[in-house]
Amino acid sequence: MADDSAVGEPGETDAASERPSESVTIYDVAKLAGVNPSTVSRALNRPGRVNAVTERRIRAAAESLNYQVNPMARALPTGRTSIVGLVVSDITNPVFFDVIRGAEAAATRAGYTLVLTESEESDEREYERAQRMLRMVDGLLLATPRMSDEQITALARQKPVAVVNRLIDDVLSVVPDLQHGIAEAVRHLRGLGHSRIAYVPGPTLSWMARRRGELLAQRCEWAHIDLVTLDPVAPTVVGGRSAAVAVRDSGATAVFAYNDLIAIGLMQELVETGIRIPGDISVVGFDDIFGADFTSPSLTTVKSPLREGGDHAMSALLGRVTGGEAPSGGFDLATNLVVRGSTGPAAH
Amino acid sequence: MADDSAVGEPGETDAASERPSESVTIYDVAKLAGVNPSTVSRALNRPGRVNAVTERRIRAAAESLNYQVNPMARALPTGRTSIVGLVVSDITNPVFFDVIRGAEAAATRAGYTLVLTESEESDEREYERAQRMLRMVDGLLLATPRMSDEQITALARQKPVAVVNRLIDDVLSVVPDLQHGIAEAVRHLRGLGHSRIAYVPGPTLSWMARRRGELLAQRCEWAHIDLVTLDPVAPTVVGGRSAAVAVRDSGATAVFAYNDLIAIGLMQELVETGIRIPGDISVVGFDDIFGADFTSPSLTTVKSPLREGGDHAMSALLGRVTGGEAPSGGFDLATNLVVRGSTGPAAH
DNA sequence: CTGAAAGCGCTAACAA
DNA sequence: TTGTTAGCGCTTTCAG
Repeated sequence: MADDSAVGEPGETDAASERPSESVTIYDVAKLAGVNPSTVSRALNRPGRVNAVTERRIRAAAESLNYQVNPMARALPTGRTSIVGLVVSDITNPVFFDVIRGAEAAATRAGYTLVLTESEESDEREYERAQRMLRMVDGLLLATPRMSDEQITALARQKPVAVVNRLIDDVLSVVPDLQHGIAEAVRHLRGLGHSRIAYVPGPTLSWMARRRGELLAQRCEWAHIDLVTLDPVAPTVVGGRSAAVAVRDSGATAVFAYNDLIAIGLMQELVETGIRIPGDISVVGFDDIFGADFTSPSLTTVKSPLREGGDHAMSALLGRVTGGEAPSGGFDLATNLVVRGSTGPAAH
Repeated sequence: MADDSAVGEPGETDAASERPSESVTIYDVAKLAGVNPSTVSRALNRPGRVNAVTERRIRAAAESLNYQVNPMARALPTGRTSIVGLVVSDITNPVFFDVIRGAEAAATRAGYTLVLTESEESDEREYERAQRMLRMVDGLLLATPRMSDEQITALARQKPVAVVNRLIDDVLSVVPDLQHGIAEAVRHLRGLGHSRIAYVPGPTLSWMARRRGELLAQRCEWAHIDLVTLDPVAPTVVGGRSAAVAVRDSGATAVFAYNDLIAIGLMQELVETGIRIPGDISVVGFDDIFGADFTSPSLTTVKSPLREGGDHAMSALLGRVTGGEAPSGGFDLATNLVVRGSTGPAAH
């Protein structure tokens, strides 16, 4: 009690070393049930292709022995592992939380096990780890990958591959439809009287960053709004803070940030500089990450259904893995504006 | 461009169906290098146990063929898969993200692949999924498990198992040392003049929740502080909101919440009711989750080094898996108080 | 130092 | 319907 120490040391009766249930195999089950191992395999995998009573006998035997298949042994002859891989570029980034959740849910639902790896924002590492993973999975899901299109296509030649948040030719890609959310956001700001808006872009090599910038520019032009694109910053809270002066000096009454992290950093810095939000400047983010409503004022943002994205992408991938049938397109991945406290009438 | 649709349908030249690199095996490498497959295996696994020049030849052959081991085939004879499992009780809870990060990092560092599953807060599902996973992993890490001690011990009898955030006899357990952080927090509040403090507990069946409550009670008694324990709530933002009235009516000038989520919800509700933080009531959380500094005022909290916890637990587990040597205890998992804006001098 | 051969647990023809 | 028989790709004795 006094020493709430960090590591509880197992005692003498170390459980991990006895390991009694030395994995029971179909041979054990077969012997107990008085049949051939192959019959056990059949009975357990293809119910119906075996006599009902022997099947029952086999199941009982398996039950009593607490038999569980060895996935590795099964994978060898079949070539299928029931494992799917998920590669995220930066596990630190909260947008991936939702993707992971969705993907995990879809995988488990389909009886698949999820293996996870991260590339720490390095395209080389990403390719290498994806390639390594490929050996043991039936399919691979890439979330906002940093790799080149060529690398991804190379992977897709070996095993079924799907991608979330990026569009790649000839590869199953699930991307949110940004149009709707952006249109809503621009309309929202125009309705509040904003006619000059700044944009803080994210990393220029990111497909999503470019896409958001383009669509935003298009939409603003369409709405006769003056869009001032500032210098790109890192897609983080500190990146956002670093953009504060540029935003202030831009003469804009509202600002779009590439993502919520930037938006939050921006708000923090702006507020600390004595600028009122939304009184002086309105702020809009992208993603609607966990915590976007913790800020004060809470953040108005273009929400991407990341969880659904991960779920749908995984489902589509597994559909292709198992059935081979083309996934049914047209998922409901529309973005929409979540209006909170960080936007208000244009100053002046 | 007009239709930024959700699913990009691969074209006719469907990459996934050709799959040309029909997995090269050690036989291919052996043939190319003019040696026996077993020699290839030796050369690649135990450098030095083979003639230097043949080894080079073999490596060259493997390289040119782009050979990669088949982890499943290797797992069969060896019984070792180079996969470790991680079970989290609720992937929705942000505290787990740090654990996942740390565990993933440690696993990759050790050349292991991480498989992830979640139990959605159900102890049955948790045990069942852990058991399923057990077949394919070399070790299992349980993060804040919901299972019974008996179930966990049962798992630990089959394969090496480690646990984070819970202490279980005879099982490798990594828990933060709460003493320090709690002592700091209580001292901090007493220094600010608080003599009556409320506590909003989390789920009573959670080991960690009970532990925090106990330690807090102890420490407050020691410091001659009046601790009012309120009714437990769900460990979520809405749970926190629901505790606001009880907190207000408790007559306390400061409140501890079981975790940050509760603390954040509490603050939101309190502020909306016109109570000033920390002017009227100071708030302290536990964990220091992502976003704890987004609130305003930002949250003072007892930080648990979750990421390190995941990392260390995984390292210890893998140490046991590979070396079998007992992990070196005494990790630096001390908690500490992070003072932010939600605490201030006692009112009145 | 290297080759030969057996086998890990399971599946999938092919027979019976 | 069930048993027989080959492997899947790799490791690992055991000889040579």
